[in-house]
Amino acid sequence: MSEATTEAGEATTEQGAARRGERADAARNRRAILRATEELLAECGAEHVSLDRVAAAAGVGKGTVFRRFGSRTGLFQALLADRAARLREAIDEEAAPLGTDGAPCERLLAFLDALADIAEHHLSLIAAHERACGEDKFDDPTYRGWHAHVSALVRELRPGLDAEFVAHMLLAAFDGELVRRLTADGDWTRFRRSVRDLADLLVGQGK
Amino acid sequence: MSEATTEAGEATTEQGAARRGERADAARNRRAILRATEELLAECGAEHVSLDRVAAAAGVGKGTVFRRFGSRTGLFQALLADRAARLREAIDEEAAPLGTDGAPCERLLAFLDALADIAEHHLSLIAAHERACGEDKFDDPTYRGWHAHVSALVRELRPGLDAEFVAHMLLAAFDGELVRRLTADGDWTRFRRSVRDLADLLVGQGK
DNA sequence: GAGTGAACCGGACTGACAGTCCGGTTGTGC
DNA sequence: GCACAACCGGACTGTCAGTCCGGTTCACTC
Repeated sequence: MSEATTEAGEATTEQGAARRGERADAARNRRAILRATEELLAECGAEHVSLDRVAAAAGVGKGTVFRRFGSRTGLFQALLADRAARLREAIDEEAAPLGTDGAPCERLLAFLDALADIAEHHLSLIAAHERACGEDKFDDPTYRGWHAHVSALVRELRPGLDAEFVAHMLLAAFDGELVRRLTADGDWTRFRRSVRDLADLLVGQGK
Repeated sequence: MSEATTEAGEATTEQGAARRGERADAARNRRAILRATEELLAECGAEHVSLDRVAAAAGVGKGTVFRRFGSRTGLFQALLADRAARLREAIDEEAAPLGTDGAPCERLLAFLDALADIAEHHLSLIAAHERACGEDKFDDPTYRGWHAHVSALVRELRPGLDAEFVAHMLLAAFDGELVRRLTADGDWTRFRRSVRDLADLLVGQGK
């Protein structure tokens, strides 16, 4: 949406703004690769994006992609981290409803709704990220951050529950392929309501 | 466990017992392939099982594997269907707690516990199946069967909920990689309790 | 128990892809 | 303007899913 969303690699301090000592050509290529990846994800399905194609679309060699991101997994992790950067900042700041000033329940619902936003705009990325990470999905920094956040809120709201497990379940609602099916008809309202109802049942005032 | 569990391909009417017109050598190879797949899954991780290795371990050519099962996906689908056959039968019969004689809530909890049994004994298979199916996971006959069953029970127990969504969430607890992490310490009791608590919150007497 | 044809076998082959490597190039600090 | 470290890119490798077809084996008949 905003320029930070389309201008790959510019949204976060860590990912975007010129890194210490990074050469100009390196920074330029990094941005080109992220942008090309996103475009290919939007055009083709998440699974038809090979690194050869990414490199070609970005106008760089394959070696460059690997030097920048280490692996296919690393590329999608970096891209997801970039797209999730604003959310990351929002939950660390104070401003309600996402930030530390909000009430736990309000924060949780706002966070899940923000995830739905990300899913709505970057569904292919989420799907590609899951596939690329494979068994390491739960080790991905972005996922871990989300899980830690949700766990903490659940723990606060319902001390009796297995907060870590419940947090995984809430995040499971955003499985890329599942979301794609649930919203295949374009009805994101229903999905958002289902997620909110789920959260209500799990940590709401019930009991 | 039982002979039907170790003797791959013998557990179900559809998968095992000599199919109409199937030649003896074909049946023998089918069994050998399923058994070899399971052994490799147990030995190596779910992701180091290539079809070349399966074919070699089964003592057949690669072409045979593909003629039997169509694709990598088909192989793991067939193996999972085979391992889930007893559960499938149990929920279609009458005997409580799984069958139609049981109360809905009792049936649901028993079903989830039975899934935990399968997960405990065939975790690598579940993980391999998920990866192999990829975006088609939700189209897999076994998953669809489980989902239909859970959906129906949820609909009966809590008409107000989005039963299909809730059913997906309950089944999400059995994601292979997630289960592997949650039970990495060998404590399956905790996992089972968490799943039961989850079900209680979602469809229990609350409200 | 020999003959016959259809079903089946298996391994060589293809195409695609992730990841590596190194000779050549470019940017940056002095 | 110079020197060298950092960076570039495309050719190369190894692996894997899936295909293909000449040769073999089974089941059925007489």
